[in-house]
Amino acid sequence: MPRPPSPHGRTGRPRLTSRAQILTAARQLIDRDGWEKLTIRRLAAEIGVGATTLYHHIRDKEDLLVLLLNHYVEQIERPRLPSDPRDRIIASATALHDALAGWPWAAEVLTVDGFVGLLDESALWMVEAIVAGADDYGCTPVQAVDVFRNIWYYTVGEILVRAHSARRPADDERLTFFSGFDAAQVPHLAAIGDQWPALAARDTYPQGLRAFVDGLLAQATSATPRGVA
Amino acid sequence: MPRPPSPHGRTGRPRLTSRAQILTAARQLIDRDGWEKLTIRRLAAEIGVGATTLYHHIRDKEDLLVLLLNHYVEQIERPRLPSDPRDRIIASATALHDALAGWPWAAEVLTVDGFVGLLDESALWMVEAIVAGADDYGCTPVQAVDVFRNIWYYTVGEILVRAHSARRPADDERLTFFSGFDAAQVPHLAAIGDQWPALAARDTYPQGLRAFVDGLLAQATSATPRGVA
DNA sequence: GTTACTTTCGGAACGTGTTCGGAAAGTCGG
DNA sequence: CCGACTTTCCGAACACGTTCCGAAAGTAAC
Repeated sequence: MPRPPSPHGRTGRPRLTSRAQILTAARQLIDRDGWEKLTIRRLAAEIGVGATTLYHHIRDKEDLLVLLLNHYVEQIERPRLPSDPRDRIIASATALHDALAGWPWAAEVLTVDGFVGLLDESALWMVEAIVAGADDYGCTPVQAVDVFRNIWYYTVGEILVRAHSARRPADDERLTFFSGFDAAQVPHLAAIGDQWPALAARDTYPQGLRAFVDGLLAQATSATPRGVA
Repeated sequence: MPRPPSPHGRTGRPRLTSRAQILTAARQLIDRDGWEKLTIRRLAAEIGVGATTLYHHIRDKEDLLVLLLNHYVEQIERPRLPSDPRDRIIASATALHDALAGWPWAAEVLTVDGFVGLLDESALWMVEAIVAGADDYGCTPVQAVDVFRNIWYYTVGEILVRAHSARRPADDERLTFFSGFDAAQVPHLAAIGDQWPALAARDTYPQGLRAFVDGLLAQATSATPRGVA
């Protein structure tokens, strides 16, 4: 049976390590040696503590990376949101996308963690920017959340795919799709010919985002507004 | 200086292991024990060979997974493509999406590998299905490839995010965005209230895909057709 | 002081992907 | 037959994330 709560102060061995300390040390380590060097053992050594000690303060490395990413996203300067709801969606999505795409190891975190925790406190402003326009477009808040979610899927996919293509160049045998392949196998692609390299390098996110937002808003507006699907 | 090419047959120690053998053994291992049990050492032991031997036939584990995924995607029964170009895009994208989403470790492969190699031979039919409709919509093949690429980004993101959310349930401290959070912090979300669980479980891919396709095609058609941006 | 309890810490160990260096086993030219 | 060369194989080792279990160090009750 558990002992009654202690009257004053904590019991047990005094802690030498705090979660905040771990996070700041991790940020230092990343800034100094690069995020590839961020390893549990190295981080523990940096703090001057055993490696297994860290596991009493974080669940695992994925947890650590998510905490770091949250801190990073919180520091993004929030974009000045235009008055037009459509532009507001585009502005907020672009801000988040550019921040993540510009941070090399953000893709790694997204790869490892996917979605959990990323937006727990840090990027709610993007959701808010989208949901706030629900009235202006005559759709329900629920539909607006779906709009956000779809845009988030697209953004994550774009960042991950592009980051990986850059990190792992195609070798001789196995060609990356966008860096070159046997176009003759696909009849309609023969016309493109040698434009593949230029195609691969192009940044299609802004255009794709606009198209997606337009399509989503048109759908949300037309399909039984105010009705719950 | 290299020796002149051998007149007949290969020189060197005869190989006991082939890439095809590795792949079939890997498939057996996955089918029998689950994909979590697919490890380099275990796979080598299954073949009856040293672990490091595999590295003379595959680049690394990521390479192995991509080869396996390619084989799997090749086996997908290709959807009957409708005559309408828009429906054709949707049908092909849905077929690929459902196949990947239904295979538990496809998400893992996508997570590890992102994009490289996935479509080198296996899913070109999806690209073809999209590019083939370029004429019908009055856009260039290059624009059609962009359409494909954006849809691919969206599909990958959706699969990865959803797969991860399912695999890593939120703990007490850190709530997944779609499983519940303090809606009071976002004024416009207060109206949603307790609908979050239902929101999280909903499958938004089909709707999002249609919206995206419509938006992309509208954009490709309107903006200076036949002109290279 | 002694005992009970609670919390924090960390060394040892496991399984992982991967690299390195050398051994094994063939063919080829003398 | 014999050395040179080439290709394949593999044991040893490394760094990694993570788990187990016991030691350390404090407070609380007696």
